Amino acid sequence: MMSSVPTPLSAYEGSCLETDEGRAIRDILDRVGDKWSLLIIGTLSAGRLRFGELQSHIPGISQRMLTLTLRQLERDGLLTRTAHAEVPPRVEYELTETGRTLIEPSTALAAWAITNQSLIAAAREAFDQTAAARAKRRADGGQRSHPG
Amino acid sequence: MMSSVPTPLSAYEGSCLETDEGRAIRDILDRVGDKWSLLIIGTLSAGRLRFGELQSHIPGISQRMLTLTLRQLERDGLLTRTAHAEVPPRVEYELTETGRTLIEPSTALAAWAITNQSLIAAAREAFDQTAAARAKRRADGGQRSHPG
DNA sequence: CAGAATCCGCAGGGATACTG
DNA sequence: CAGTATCCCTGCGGATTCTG
Repeated sequence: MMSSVPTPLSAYEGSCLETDEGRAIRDILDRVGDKWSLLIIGTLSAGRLRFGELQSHIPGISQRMLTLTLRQLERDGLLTRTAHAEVPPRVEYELTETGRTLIEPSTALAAWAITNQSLIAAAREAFDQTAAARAKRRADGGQRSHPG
Repeated sequence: MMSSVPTPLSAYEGSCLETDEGRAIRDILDRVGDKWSLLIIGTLSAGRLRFGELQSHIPGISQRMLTLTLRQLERDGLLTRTAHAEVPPRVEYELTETGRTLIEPSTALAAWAITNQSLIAAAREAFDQTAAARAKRRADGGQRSHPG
């Protein structure tokens, strides 16, 4: 038997998501866990890239969101923006030291995604099957003895 | 052909976010990168927990979002839901094998968040400082040659 | 206690047009 | 080419209420 609640895993230890550290996790996760940040980090892990190159490597992203997310990441000190005074203009983005430290954990997550995609897809199908079956049974037997 | 662009990191290798694998990453990231999933995974990494216990361990979360996210994770096969036929009702949630494999990568990300929170905070302040300065210079010198 | 259902505000983010 | 500005709409998610 265990005393009511077991202890959380190492990274959450002592925080239980309730202290400053807990809020820090939430804060960073909100930043890094948004729709595009990790994709940009992952793409930039290859090295310096231009704005257009980034856009073409991240299919779904719009000009607007690429710009906004890049600004955000630049503000957080995860990448640098270098505008060359040329015409046509050329702007290059590159991960900073801090940004590069994010490559490992984010890659781990990406690897997990690839590894488990089929497992998850299967689980979803199975869940939807039984969920639909349960719904049908409720609809049939729920409204009292004889449905027909 | 496009030898101008360096190759992405291992997990993205061959995918460039453009193939099925790329979409898989996006897909999983959308699921796992939402506001609460990783927090729930992290909390459940300690072991089986009841609905109420989960809620009290994840401060900001509402009943609604806890339920919704739990359903989502259950559907993805990352956790199991066990409803005990008692009164008052008792429902327990526990990570599955697949769910537990997500602990490591997500913990890594959380650890990164804690490690770099001060660095990021500092970067933000610095960025905002120079951004404000730049804006002021534009406002002052923008309409004429001598700022004063 | 665990949750389903409803209402609703608001921010994320797409499409488009314009600029330097 | 690399943005910026604007419009607009979807859906995330909080607060509240009702059920088993």
